[in-house]
Amino acid sequence: MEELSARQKVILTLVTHEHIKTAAPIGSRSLVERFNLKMSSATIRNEMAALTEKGYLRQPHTSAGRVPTESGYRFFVGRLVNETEIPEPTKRKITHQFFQMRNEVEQWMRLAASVLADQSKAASMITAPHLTKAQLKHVEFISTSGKQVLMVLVLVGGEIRQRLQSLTEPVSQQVLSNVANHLSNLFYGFTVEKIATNRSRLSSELERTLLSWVSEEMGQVETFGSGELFLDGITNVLAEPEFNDSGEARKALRVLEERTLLNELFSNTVLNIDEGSVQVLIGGENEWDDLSQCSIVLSKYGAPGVAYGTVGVLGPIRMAYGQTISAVRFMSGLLSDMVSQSLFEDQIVSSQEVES
Amino acid sequence: MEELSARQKVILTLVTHEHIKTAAPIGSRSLVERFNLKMSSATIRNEMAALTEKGYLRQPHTSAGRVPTESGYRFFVGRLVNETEIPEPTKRKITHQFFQMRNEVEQWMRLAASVLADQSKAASMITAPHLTKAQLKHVEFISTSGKQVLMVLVLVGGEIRQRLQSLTEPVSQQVLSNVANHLSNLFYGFTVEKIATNRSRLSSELERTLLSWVSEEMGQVETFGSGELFLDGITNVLAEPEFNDSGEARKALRVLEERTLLNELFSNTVLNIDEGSVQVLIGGENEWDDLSQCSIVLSKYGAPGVAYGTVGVLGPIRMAYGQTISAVRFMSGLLSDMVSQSLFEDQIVSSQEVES
DNA sequence: ATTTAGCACTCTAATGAAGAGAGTGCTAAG
DNA sequence: CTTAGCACTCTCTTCATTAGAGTGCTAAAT
Repeated sequence: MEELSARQKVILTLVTHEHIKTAAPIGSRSLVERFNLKMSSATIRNEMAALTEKGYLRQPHTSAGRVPTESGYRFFVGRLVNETEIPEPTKRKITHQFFQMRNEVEQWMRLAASVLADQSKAASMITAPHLTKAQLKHVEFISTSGKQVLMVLVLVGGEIRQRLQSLTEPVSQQVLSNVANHLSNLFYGFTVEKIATNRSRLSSELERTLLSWVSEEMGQVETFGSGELFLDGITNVLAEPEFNDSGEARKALRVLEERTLLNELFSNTVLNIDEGSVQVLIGGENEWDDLSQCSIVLSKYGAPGVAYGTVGVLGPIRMAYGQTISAVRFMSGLLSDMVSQSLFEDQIVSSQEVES
Repeated sequence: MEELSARQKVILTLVTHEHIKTAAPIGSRSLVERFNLKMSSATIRNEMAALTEKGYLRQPHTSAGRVPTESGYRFFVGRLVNETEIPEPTKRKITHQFFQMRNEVEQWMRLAASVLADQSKAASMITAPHLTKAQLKHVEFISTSGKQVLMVLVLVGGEIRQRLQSLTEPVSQQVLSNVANHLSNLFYGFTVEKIATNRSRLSSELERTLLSWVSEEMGQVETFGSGELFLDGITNVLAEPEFNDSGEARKALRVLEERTLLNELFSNTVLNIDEGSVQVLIGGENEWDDLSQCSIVLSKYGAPGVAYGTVGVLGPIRMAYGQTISAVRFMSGLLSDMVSQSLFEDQIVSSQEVES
């Protein structure tokens, strides 16, 4: 893209800002009036023509006002620096709510999705935190009846996974508990790979079978983004005028219903960004035609090197980027804190255990 | 409502049928033409006037065709007997799919929601199976670290509940396991009430504390409909012409986002109906204004006296009731089979256990 | 060399009139 | 009872007109 003069930058920003607010094309005259600019509308007109020429603005039809192109939005978002931050009291209130329901990961997710939808006035999408490298903390086998065995896997970081499976022979609870203890002690803190290289330490066939269940389940955990998905605020999107025609709305919402697509999105893009940073996909920048009328704001949260999740917002291209980005950033940070803290608490408890 | 002549019944049925198909008001002339009736349009007009008088039809405006009222739909649905049944091969295919993923309750739910949305062309809502009277089967306490203890509760019927809680003092895994075994043996098959009356059998303070966790968790299970909710086909609803205006669509979908409302719906209505039977709420018959433009088809599934879940469809009043009702009935039956079978398998295993 | 005023021109959205189409209700005849 | 016929009523579409907003260009002003 070509260079822009300082004044052109201002105008582009104002047009984008105003269009986001009004959803209508912005004309030179109305721009001057609404912002009490000291230039005349003719000057604006000339600059707008230049901006249109350079690809930052476009006209829906000859002799209508101007509307930002994707490049225009991209520029706008690039210049956006922490404007429209969520007010401090609100932040504190939200943080407080979260800390009140410590230990209930599912609750966090629902609350986070709800808050985010509310702050951004768009649809929020959050995946539960997910271990990057699953590490075994504890395993338990419970005979629910006969050959059916429930495996409960506790991973470092607090994630709990369970699975019901059948043995070929009935085995008593006593034996199962012994095996569970043995495996828990032997492989405490191990990743799948480490378990694989050390499996020779096992003697009995039963132990090997049960260990293979453990490995299998831990292997599944590694797939990024397969964590549970929490959505909220879908109706916010329907409220936007660009989705008044329900055809467009359907296309966008179908993507939210197809979890596989979202998982793809998350793994494709989120893996590459740092925690704390926020990625913005504007209109056609994402890979699906159905979402060409939408923008996506994404971030990754979690504790470094251990557990990660995704937090994102989906809305119309004409989205309140300022608010949304800071909401996503805030929520990402908050969830990271929650995850870290829950790890930290584990450690505290462990050290107390040693003391006593 | 007043009596209807045989011919009036036919006409009302035809009008409703046709309106569901075309979404437009139906006039006397077009009705005669489309069905090659041997009466003249004037006759139909007279009958229609009578039906309008009696409250089964109404005119959107003077000199437009007729449209069914809620009473009209209700009559139509009442006369509907197993029309538009799902074809046998399709049924078999779906059943097959289900049996391929035995033991993965969450998968069932997703598949069921997906199939139901597809068959009914509307939004499907399904809750996971849920114990009516929670009965303890097995409990396990796992020390995740220090004072934090993970309780895993296995209930009769296969439902598994877990909860993380803290003790005031650290307790070794050995002791926890002993308590778990003791409680499991002592209260096997007991309901919450039965546990409460027999708690005097416990001697130690620790056992009482842990038992109170069990009771508390089992108590929560009793709340009907608190099971996980699975939705699908939301976009189907948006495709209907009555939701072209996204205002109506928003109102309806907001209800789907507010899980609390749905839970209320489920517990209010579903508790009273038999398994296998299907309940139809037409338009304003449900209790929310936001859903006055919608109809709901509901059923309960599960194994008698043990585990229940809800399966339902939400669509416009002008819904394909025939298809939807049979789809809901089929799915309800299928899920009941799945639940029963999973119980049955338990029993088989138990008896084998005894034999061997 | 910019900036601005002025003006002709363009396109949309709103308004209103006119006519077609579908349907009704009523009356009188079959 | 049923039906043919007819006048009447609404809606929906089409078309023309108009008001409003905005543009682009040229020429004057700074």
